[in-house]
Amino acid sequence: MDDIVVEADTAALRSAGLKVTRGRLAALRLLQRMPHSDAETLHRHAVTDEPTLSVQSMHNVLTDLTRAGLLRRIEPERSPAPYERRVGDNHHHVVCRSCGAVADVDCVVGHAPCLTPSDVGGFAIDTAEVVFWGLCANCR
Amino acid sequence: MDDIVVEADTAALRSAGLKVTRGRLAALRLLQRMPHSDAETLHRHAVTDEPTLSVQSMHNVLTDLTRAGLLRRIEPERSPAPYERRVGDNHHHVVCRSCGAVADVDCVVGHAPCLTPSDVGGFAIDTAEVVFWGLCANCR
DNA sequence: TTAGTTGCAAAGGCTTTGCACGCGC
DNA sequence: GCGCGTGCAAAGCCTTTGCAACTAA
Repeated sequence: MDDIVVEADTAALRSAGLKVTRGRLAALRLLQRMPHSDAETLHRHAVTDEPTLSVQSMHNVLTDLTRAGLLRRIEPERSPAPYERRVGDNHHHVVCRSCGAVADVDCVVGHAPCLTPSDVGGFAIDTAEVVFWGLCANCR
Repeated sequence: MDDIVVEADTAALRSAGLKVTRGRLAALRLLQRMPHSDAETLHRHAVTDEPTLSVQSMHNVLTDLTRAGLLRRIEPERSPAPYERRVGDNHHHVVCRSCGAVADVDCVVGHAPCLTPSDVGGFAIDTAEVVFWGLCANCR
């Protein structure tokens, strides 16, 4: 039963052109049970089965799997946080993947058609934030 | 003319219950000209007028002004980045401001009515990411 | 064999913290 | 004068980098 999962993960790694290693299987397996986990948490749980796996290797594994499209990193990559003066209006942002440039997007959520759920899964939502990712004019 | 701006910034600080200091005025003034700047950039420009201002103080200033609602921090606050296995479907996330818990939001952007602009301000957009902020059931 | 991964150690980059001094009010 | 802000130094935290040893194919 677990074997089936391992098989599937193995196949996924293979078809992504990645070698099948214990660390990668561990990461995939753990993210099955704990769907929103960070590198350190995953490492902490992984060492039970893979005592030699280091935190840095876990970062490595996660970066590789993300690059291969098997995982998704929820928060944007680490970089200095920009600040702005425009507050109070719900405009949003488009960020360049290549150079990090930020621009405002006004039009998108004037009336927020799909961004108004006030209660989802027990959460009391107060704000919705939209970030568009792409390439700026210079980097295209 | 510049005096008018300074007056307005002064008033804004006062009405937020914050003391009016040179560092805070500098941050507000610079963000007028450079609307999406990070702490280090702002500091680099600020030292021209305020040679004694340190990077750490600039962080301090920005944190205070953000907490007071005078500024907005565009990227989420520094914390370990969670990973997940769900890729390929455009679901989104709701994050608890208090404990950092993350949950999936499926329904929101099935057809992505407002999230489809493919060209905004010269950017070639490939993905749109929605993050809802609020309080989870436990933290309410 | 050999190209791709891991382990380990160290550094990097942005941000926060602690505490004494100084300035706004 | 009182209390909030600042300056400075240091640490914190997550992540990346470099290189030798290893292992999947």
